[in-house]
Amino acid sequence: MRQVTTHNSRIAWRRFDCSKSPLHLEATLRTGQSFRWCRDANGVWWGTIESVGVALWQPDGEPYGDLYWQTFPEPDLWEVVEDYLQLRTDLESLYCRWSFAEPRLAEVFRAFAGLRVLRQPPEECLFAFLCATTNTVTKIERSVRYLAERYGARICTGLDKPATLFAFPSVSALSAADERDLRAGLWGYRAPFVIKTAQKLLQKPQGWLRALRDVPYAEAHEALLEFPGVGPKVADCVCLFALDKWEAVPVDRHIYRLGVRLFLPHFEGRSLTPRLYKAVAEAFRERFGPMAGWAQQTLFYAEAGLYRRPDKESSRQRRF
DNA sequence: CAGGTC
DNA sequence: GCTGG
Repeated sequence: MRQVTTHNSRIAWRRFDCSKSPLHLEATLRTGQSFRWCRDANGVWWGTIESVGVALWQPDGEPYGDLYWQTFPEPDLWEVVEDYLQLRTDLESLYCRWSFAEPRLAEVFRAFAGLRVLRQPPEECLFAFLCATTNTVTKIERSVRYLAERYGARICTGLDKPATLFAFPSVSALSAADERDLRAGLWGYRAPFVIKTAQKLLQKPQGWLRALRDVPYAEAHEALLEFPGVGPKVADCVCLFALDKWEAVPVDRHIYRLGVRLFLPHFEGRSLTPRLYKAVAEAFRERFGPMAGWAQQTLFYAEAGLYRRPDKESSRQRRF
């Protein structure tokens, strides 16, 4: 654990070696699973995990290189970082299994090695994906950021750079939010979903949502469907990104297109109905096993083309 | 046209 | 069918 100094801020960096199990930080934080991470001019990623502020930095973005990290205001909360990034999950054995099951995709898994599914705070994840329906990643990011800065508590970093970060708002703060205010904050028709879901969540016992981590996938998925604005797709996102349901496969239009093309060609051309949603998700689980959701996340990144800079050309050419 | 839901 | 790139 040596000290490293960046240009315009002094951070007492801690170091973690990713040579044995990779972490592709940019792909992980920019895959459309978490929406509030920002990269500054020095290449440092800033975000929050519950009430903890976090700085992450990967020199040259090398997935098998070193990860530098620190927490704020309380320093050295490694377990918070490790848990969130799921750094104990052995990806190499997964890539081996997936590539054996689906050789056509081996190259893709290798190309984005180190892309991890996060283990997010369940409440932030649920509310973020309430806003993800028929929306763009860029706009979701702005919307969730708006929620945090408007209704969330400040986290003091003690630095001049990001002097403060914002914790995601409490459920009670969201339940009392003004609908017109939310509509203006880019949430549009989703605004009442946020307020009603927050109010419904307040009726539950303390820690109810998080406790879904300890029940089977089907049960957790079913429980989430009772909230307004939550359908099968959003429920799968929360299951996968926050509730440890790694067999959950969110099927959006990108995953649907890829799944039909590769696994269910006889469905080519048909629209995404609940029945075909289930069929594609099952096809993923049959091939990739109990961690099918992780395979899905890499393929989503590739299929949705999130990795290429927002350049106008480079038409959608499929290499797989 | 965008990581769907009511 | 809410909104913006």
